Amino acid sequence: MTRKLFVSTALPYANGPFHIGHIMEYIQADVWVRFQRLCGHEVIFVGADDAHGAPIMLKAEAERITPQELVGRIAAGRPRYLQGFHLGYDHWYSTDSPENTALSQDVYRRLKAAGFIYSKAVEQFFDPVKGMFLPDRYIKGECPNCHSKDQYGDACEVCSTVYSPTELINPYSTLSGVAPVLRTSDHFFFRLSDPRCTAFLKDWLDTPGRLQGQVVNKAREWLTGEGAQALADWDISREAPYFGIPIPDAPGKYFYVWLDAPIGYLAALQHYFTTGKARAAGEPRSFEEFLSAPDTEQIHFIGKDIIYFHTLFWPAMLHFAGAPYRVPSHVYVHGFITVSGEKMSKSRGTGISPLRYLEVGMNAEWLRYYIAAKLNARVEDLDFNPDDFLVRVNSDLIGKYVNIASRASNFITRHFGGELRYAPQADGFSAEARAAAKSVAEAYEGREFGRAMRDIMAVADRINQDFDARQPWVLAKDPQRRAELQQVCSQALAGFHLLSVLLAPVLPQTAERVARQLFGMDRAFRWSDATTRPGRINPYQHLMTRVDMKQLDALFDVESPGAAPAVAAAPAGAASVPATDGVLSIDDFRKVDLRVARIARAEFVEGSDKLLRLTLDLGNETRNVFAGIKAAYDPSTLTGRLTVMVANLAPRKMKFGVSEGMVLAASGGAGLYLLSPDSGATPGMRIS
RNA sequence: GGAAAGGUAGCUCAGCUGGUUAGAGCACGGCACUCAUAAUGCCGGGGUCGAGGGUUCGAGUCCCUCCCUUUCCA
Repeated sequence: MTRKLFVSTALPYANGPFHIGHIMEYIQADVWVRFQRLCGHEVIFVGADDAHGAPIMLKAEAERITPQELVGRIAAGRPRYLQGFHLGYDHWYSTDSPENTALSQDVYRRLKAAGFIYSKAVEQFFDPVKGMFLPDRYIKGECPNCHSKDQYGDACEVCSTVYSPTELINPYSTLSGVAPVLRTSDHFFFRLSDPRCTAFLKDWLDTPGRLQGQVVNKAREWLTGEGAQALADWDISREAPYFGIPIPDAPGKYFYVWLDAPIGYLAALQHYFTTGKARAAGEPRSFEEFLSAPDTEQIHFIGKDIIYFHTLFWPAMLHFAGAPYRVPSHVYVHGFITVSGEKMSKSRGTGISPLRYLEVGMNAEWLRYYIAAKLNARVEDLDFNPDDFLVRVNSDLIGKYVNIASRASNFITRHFGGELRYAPQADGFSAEARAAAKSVAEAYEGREFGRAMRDIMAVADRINQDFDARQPWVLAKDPQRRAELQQVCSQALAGFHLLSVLLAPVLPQTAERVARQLFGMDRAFRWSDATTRPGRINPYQHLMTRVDMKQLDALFDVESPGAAPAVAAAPAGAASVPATDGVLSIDDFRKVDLRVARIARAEFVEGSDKLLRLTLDLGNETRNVFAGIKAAYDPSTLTGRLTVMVANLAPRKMKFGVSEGMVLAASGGAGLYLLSPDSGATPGMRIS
């Protein structure tokens, strides 16, 4: 029976480029999706940018662009990553779209009609200067418990007490710096605590096989909490100004971003249908027909941080909105990725930049394999460890897998013109292949990718062992034993054929090259190819290179003695002056004309692996500056932001053009950071 | 503070409902081989299964306490 699958990954917030955590999730989902497709199942795999909310609105404002421009810029950077890591989405969309607006408002109206929405006055902090209500994260003050200064409005980072912003001592708005005032407004709530709702959710959670056990435990804990821990109704509205979807019949009120974000899954699906892509892919039904069909499976891959939304709000919203909406069939949760045991942090600049991974020339399939090898179906964190990565990829993929083709194919090409022939009694192969394909398929299906990779490598070990035991290099010297030589090598290549099919979900590009180039097929592999034996091969072309330690060094920006420091590529090389050498008079310092500059444009420089070309707006003039910051910044994220430049630096002719100044950045072992002035500064301002 | 998940060889991980001397890959040591874009095979050293109690004929596997790591508390 052909399964009909609608699969999504969590929507990334559109205020920045993907980080390694996003990519890990997409790889997990993509491997699973590819496996399903290999088996002949029909999958619609979607993603989308989560575009709404206060942080994006404020970030856009700070950059003096509209939120739509900001979101558009981020969206423009997405395909590079998606293609680069072989992520086979059918469609990537945005929550800031007409479909999402219509769907969100429709869901809301249905919930309201069913009696699940009510309004209530809520008193909240309001910034009188900015003229807006403040989300908790934009209020800081002294912790009421331990009296640490400058703590956020939701919890103290020092003593980890949880409180509400109104409990802060001497609160202030991080946007304007002024003390916020309390103001009342009407908010809309979704009755999550309604007995109909909790009864439904209990039932939903208890459906066997729907969720991982760990996830059910967690969700049930929330659902059945008592007293202060009891499930509360959900505040789904926000006051203008807010970048979001207007609530019908409620002027000045918008849906909280978490209401319309998951609906973005459906918006992406709908847009896939309305643009005709679904029909082109062989799906004749309408969006509503597909979604509401009883045999459609709706599956969401998410991280453990958003279990709450996806196991409580989301199914409740869908269930009580009614058909064509339907509750998710499964929500598959993964843990986080750490790097060398350290938690990834965007603010501290740790972690791995996926873009940099591609830029230093690392093979996306290495990462796919490494992540697959360490993933299981449980909610557990996994660690990216550079040394482990190197040996794991090199020994498994190159030493074991690719090497089989390399060592066996030459004999076949040289002595037998590419023709494969098997020993008559070697029928054990298909039984063994069937067994391997079955156990690996079960592992893929159950998202036990680590087990799948172990099983596959065990097969590779066995093939190498057999090959060794038969000593084909000895056979090759004896003209009497040519038939035996051919059989031994054919057997090994049949094994390689099997391995390639089994690895195809993880190594789509290599597997396709194996199918077409080596085995001369006119299509990519299908899962059923696992149990067939190839009849001939073309001359072997090398399939994959080893990981080079130098690439990993480059990925982590390790400074090697021969390499110039990252900022040295900035013109004039001023950064190399030792910081503590000598004392500067104030007059000396005044000679440096530092200015606030707005990055009007940022682009890659053809032929340079370090530089970005920046067009800087100084208010009354623009400058062309080459900056050695490509390693740390994606140009698309720079446009519009403010930074600091040396305006009176002598122009310098460089290979790619003349640089008229330099931008300032902090650098060290942990990365490179462009300076920014505090908000309020304008291009051209003198810094002294 | 409340709660959840995890802590098994140097590294990364397997060990299902408790049952023979606790496993794999990589790394390390030795041997073999040379077909392979230096890749393979064989042998070996290495773990008081976070700590301490308990249940049991028997516990890495169940119970209790503690320590450490990560996360959640909307």
